[in-house]
Amino acid sequence: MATMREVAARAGVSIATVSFVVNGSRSVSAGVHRRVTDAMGELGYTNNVVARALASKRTRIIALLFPALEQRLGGIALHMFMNAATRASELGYHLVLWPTGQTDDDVRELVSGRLFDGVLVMEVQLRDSRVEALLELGLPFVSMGRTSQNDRVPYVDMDFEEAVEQGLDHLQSLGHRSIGLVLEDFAGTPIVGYGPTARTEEAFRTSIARRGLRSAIVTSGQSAAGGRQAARELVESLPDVTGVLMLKDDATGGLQSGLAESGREVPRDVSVVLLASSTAAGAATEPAMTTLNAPGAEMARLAVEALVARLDAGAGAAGAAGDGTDAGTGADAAAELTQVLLPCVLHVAGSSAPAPAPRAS
Amino acid sequence: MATMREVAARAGVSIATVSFVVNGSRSVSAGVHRRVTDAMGELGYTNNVVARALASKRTRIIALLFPALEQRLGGIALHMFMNAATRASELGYHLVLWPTGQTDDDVRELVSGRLFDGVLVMEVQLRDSRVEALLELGLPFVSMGRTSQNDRVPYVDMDFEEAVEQGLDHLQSLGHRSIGLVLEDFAGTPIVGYGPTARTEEAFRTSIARRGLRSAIVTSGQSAAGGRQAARELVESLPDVTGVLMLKDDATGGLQSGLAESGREVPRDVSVVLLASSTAAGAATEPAMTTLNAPGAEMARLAVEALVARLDAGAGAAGAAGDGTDAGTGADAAAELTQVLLPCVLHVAGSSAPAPAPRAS
DNA sequence: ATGAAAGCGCTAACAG
DNA sequence: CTGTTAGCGCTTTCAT
Repeated sequence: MATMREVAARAGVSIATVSFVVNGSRSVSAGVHRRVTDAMGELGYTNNVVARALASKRTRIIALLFPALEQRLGGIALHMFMNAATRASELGYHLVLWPTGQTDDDVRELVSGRLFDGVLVMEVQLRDSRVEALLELGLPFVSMGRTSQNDRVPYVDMDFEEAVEQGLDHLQSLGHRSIGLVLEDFAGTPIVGYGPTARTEEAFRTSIARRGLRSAIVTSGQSAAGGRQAARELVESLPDVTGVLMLKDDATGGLQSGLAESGREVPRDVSVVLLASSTAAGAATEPAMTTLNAPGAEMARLAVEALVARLDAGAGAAGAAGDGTDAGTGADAAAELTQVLLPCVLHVAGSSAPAPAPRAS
Repeated sequence: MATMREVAARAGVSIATVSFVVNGSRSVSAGVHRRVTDAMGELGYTNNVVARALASKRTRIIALLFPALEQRLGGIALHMFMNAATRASELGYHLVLWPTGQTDDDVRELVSGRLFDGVLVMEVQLRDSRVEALLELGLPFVSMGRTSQNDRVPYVDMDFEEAVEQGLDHLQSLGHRSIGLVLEDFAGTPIVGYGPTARTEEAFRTSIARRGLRSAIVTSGQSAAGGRQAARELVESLPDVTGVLMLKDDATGGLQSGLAESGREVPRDVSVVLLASSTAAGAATEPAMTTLNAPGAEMARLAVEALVARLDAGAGAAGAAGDGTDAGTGADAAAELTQVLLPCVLHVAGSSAPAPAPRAS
């Protein structure tokens, strides 16, 4: 592993010059540039990331915080992981997967190693101590999902209100006037205020009232068994139900068979739309279900972009967490705060692939 | 952010002493130890990971290589990500998610930054250029899954032969004598020799012959539609089929309805066992299916442990990739080669949670 | 048991 | 446009 010093010697230039051509940080005459490049090639030189990080105080590593609880994470989390890693890689960054509990200790521990230039948080709750800690510590971060208090928090999230509108529009356009909402049942879990559920429920109530439709809201437990139970409850509380919006896509098989118990066939008698799901999940049942696809991949990519933009911008200015007085108050107030809500994409069962999600700004 | 120098000053000792107490690398008298600890507490000192990495030539960062192709990755990949990250974190390491194409360029690029002490590879193919490159580069790594040529490759994989035995045992114990195998259809993908499929198919053929059973093998495309088509083909080529082993768990709904088309109900007329799947996937259909749960989480944890063990062992000895003569030949031949096959755990539909997987050694 | 000092490989002023 | 030089914060012999 050749060092810069060796390259410099071989090219007959100073080590600084080599650094400049490696980083493009300053212009170098064609001849010298050529000699340096050649020397690097002959020696098989590659930049030592660690040394660079130490000297420049930027590691080009970002962390993705995920809840170590794990059980609730599904296919869209996987997409987020992969897309965040891929986008980061494209932008010249590394993505570290960092498990967090519900305490903010993990966050403090994480920041203290000074290994990360910035952080991405996922599965944020309406009240999230990780976000609070990050804010307090002044470490640059972007939230995927959002708390209920988002004045100064950069976030990328799904637009649940819009998704509910789309779902109800679709159902109403099919002629349905009596619509059920199936939410996840958090009984027995430590989860209190889960943003997606809370926002969806509120949007649903509001929109149903505005539209003058009949409705019922039920919750569903895990898997098919949970879905069947939910179907029973739904049919009981709203006997003339013909449309369903469902926010839990691992219970679809059960929903179908639960509805079938009372003679209701999907989609003949009841239309179902899976909220914040995926075409694949919709296609898992027979017949396939219509879905509003969660923009998980886009969220991840956008979040990485927003974070990296902020980091690369801050490169010229003062480094973030100053050890003192006014970290995070006025200094970076000028930096624009990314706050994006991404829409779901409707995929009607049986039709071909959905159009790509538009990029919000 | 206090530095070691500041701590040393405050404790009235040398910087070296501070380093010793921080790393426990040498014994320090109780009094001094105390003073240093206090100083660290008062200053809120935390070790700078980057500086440590530069000086010690060990970053304590490992990379997890995953195929950027992404589409085929499912729930078990998610478990691998999370568990690898969690175990790494427990062992004091960081886990970077690194997307790779099918070329080995990515691997060479990755090694050259000297950011990683070691590497984990997942979704390895029977012939995998990433593994070859890693071997050649001499970077410590552990493979999750295995190529067809594994003399010197440390790996952790699922025991497909054993899984097929378990599945057939189960089916046979239920009285079935005519059994179908459903594999993934790779037509239209660049995948040639996919280990899981190839190993399962071979084990199936062998075992079926030994047991003297009737059988048929079909492939299934994506989702419910693919599963239904597979069911049709299966029924056609093996009309008296009463048992099915299935290696593709996103097509289960379709398999059921496909079988139903010809009047065969699951589980009344046909028993289905999902291979290398999960209880959750089995519970997605109504009624639930029996599964042989893939040990994805255990694989990830074991792989991390094996890799870290190797790294921590090599700490005393010579650093891996020497720049010269005999890197990787005799030097570390003494280090034991981890090669583990983990069994699936049978979860019979309707029963309670499966027993935890035993740890192979 | 503790300290002094020489780097690890690179970046980024500051000179020239 | 190019070179000099002083660190970045820590680990690690080698003395003491």
